[in-house]
Amino acid sequence: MLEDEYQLDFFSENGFVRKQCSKCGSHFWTRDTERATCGDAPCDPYSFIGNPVFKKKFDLAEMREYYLNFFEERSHTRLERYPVIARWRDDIYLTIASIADFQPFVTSGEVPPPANPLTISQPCIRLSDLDAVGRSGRHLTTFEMMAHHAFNKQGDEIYWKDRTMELCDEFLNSLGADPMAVTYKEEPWAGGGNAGPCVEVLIGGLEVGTLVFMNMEQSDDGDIVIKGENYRKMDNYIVDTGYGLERLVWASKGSPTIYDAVFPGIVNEIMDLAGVKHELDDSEYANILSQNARLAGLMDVSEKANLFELRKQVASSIGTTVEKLSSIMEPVESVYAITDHTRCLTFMLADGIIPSNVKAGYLARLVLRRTLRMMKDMGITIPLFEIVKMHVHNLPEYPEFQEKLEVIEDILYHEERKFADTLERGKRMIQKSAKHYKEAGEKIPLDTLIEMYDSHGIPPEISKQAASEVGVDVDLPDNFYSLVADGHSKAEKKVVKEFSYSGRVSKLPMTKKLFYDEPTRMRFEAVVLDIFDNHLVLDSTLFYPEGGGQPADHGTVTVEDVVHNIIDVQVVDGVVVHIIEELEDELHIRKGDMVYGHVDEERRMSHACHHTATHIVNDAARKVLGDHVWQAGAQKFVDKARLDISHYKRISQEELNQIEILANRTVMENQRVTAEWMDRVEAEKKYGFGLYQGGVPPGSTIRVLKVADDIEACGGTHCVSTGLVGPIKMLKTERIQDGVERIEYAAGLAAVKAMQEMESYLTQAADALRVRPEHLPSTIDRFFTEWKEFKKENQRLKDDLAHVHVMQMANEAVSIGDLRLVATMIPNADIDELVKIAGELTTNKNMVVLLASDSAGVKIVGAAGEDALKAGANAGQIVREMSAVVGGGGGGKPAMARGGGTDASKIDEALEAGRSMLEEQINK
RNA sequence: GGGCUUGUAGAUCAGUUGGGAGAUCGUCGCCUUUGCAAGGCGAAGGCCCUGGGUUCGAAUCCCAGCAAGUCCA
Repeated sequence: MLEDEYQLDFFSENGFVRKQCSKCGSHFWTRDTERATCGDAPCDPYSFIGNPVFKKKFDLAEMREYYLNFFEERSHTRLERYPVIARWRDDIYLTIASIADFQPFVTSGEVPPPANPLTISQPCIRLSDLDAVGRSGRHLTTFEMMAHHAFNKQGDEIYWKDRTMELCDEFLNSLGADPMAVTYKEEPWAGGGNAGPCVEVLIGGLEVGTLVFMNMEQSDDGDIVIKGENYRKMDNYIVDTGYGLERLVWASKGSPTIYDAVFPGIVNEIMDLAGVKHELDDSEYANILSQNARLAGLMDVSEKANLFELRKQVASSIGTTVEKLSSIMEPVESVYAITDHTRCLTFMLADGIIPSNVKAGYLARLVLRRTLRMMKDMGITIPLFEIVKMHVHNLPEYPEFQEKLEVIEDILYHEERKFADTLERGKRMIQKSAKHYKEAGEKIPLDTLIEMYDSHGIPPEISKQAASEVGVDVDLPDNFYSLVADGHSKAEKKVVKEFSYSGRVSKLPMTKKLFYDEPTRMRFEAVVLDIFDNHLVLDSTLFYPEGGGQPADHGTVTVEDVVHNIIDVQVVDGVVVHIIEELEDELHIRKGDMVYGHVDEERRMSHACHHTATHIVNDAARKVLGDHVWQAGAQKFVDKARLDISHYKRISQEELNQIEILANRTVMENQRVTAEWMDRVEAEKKYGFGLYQGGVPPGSTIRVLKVADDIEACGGTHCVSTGLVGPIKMLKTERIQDGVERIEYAAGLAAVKAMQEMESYLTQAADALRVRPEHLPSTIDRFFTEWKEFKKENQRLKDDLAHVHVMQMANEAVSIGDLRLVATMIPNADIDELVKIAGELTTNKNMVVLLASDSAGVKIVGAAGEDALKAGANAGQIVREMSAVVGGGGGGKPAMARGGGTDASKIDEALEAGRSMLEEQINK
């Protein structure tokens, strides 16, 4: 398919031959003319275990430094790592590869790379093979992808395939690898909208690197088909390499598993805590692990069936039973997984991911709860944080982790408690329903288990265990999780709002935005470049188009004394489009006309106040709550603004007060607000990714805005100094997701109005109670207490009253057959009173009571004593009949029923109807 | 972004088709025993999350909101 792409001078000049693998049919390049297989699993098993492929053992820090230094010496610029949470992207949550750092703007050519060529060791997180971690011996959730990248453009090439291969080969040779043992396998690559030829670097059966030559992009009219998608060649072409740091370390040590190579100290500590003997010096034990890893390298062990197959093969190769092997392997695998997962959490939390039930936070919680479950199974009782702390101490190359320890501890403490609560709750729920099914002599149905997991987060294993404690059996199918997934309908509709005039607009020059340079000017002149429907494009404008959470300016444009209202302003590819209230037919605007624009100043200033206030509040929140606070969204209005921030618990009133005070202090310091257009790469270097709190702007230059200590990329309009913001009043906080808090506040005049409004609530409330506002809390408390007391008193009085009525009415009863009937109206009695009277009267077993009252229409209560019921009396039916007479409805049980209606004049008629119905009933 | 679940006494929860607000634990009082644990009897403790709607009548049904839990992308 891409065969020609691999015909490189490098191969021919260095004695490589192209061969086809006798097992998988892939093509590969080797120096070894005898070689028949490609060198990749499963065609070649691991041969490096117990037999390191390099001349020296490396640990993580050593190998990382060796690699980066190697490429630095070969004219690459070393880059600092990017966070594991991909803040600069909105299409992925986690950084999954080194190239992800440079997508989309650098790879597309829109933004120049920070250095070229460059080298980096990028921590990456991939959760796709979660089940295999610990079991396969090679899977990790977190790994560092070491890379060298070169970004080439037509006519400006840094280097391409030959040099890349050369560097790779030289690198491996410098480590002392046997050149004859290295193979380069051809493999087309596609991902993230790009594609290109790719070479896998294999040694000892292990893939240690992938060299991608990205030169295509996805395009419907492209003529190259890869994996079913169409691609076309790009103008720019990129060297995208990835070397697995952990795998290189593993290959250098030849230990049984990658875990023993990467973090042996922590593995051992956790083995001790779990009471697992982990003696790699014991050759028999080491052999089991080695065999396991070797064979696991050949299959996907995340499938249960495959795992069993693996156990079978390993067991037979070392001469033991599957059960015996499983009992040895399972605890070890759990410890490996715990060690790996906690390292993953260390990176996630230190880089600012807040566990949540949505987005990246959910992924953190997923890993966290998985880990806690395994720790519980293994009887490891120390707090999760203790293990994370081990990782932090083990990774001195990441000094930034040290600073985050305190917050991480707090987050983990909260999460552990939360999970414990969930499990506790779940256990009660499952046991309750287990008891129910036990009585019915049934098993707990699958639906219940699915609901337990899907709605309440109780893993089926825990449900099963909890149920068995009550003595109820549970059938747990292997494909449980896919059954859960089936329950989720996959109806997903995405409505992409596309600007319908983008074709027409794209032909126009970018609009000069005057509002940046002259934020206080509101009047301007401009020339009409285009007008269609009610859309107006000018050569320059003072109108701010909607963006960055700031709504569009409103105002007017005047042409030859005719005034038109501007009701919306949007920006499309740098062209500002003004939307006019009237339609084109009625407009007297032509291309080339000179127009006078006037921006609604009050609206603009209010937006500016709220925008600047947002930066101030964001900064204050970070100072009060901690560095983990990150903007998750913001919106400004005329009368208020809101800011969403990541935070792992609710913001308390005291914290909110503190934020308010800090924010207003910043206002009073009256600091200048400055904006500066900066080279994107330079700005990132200087200020870090904190710049992108409000979102990632496109383009190679970005507008860096400084408001006091807050520095962000921002395209909004602002007050020129913090003092002009005026007062900032916090209005409320809201939890919009687990881990995301919304703060609402008003600034400037809007804040004054908000305070006046709140004050009016206070005075109104105080007036109503005839007290001074400061006495409101105690007065309300008193009123509420009294109200409760009166309610109870009222209840008691009704009881007494009912009792009095009962004494009288029992005597008034008339005999109907063997029964006695009381049928009467009690003026003004409410339904509760009637019920009480009726209830008490029917303690006489042969009594039937029919009561009516004229309070709020008509209320009717009927009741029958025990013997009356036996005789056939049915209060429910009688009351239904009676209620119909008074124009309403009613019903209840034979012994007690209620009803009512609207027509009080027919009460006597209803009572008579009830009486005759009773007679009918007992005569049957 | 989508789905599901839940808000009732201090705590944990019941509450059948809409028709007398309940249990257990805890609290308080008395009794028994008095070393404690407990046991017996009794009592207090409810804006049934909030606001609308349907109905003669809503803890229960509908809508909206607030709060919480959870799964998935």
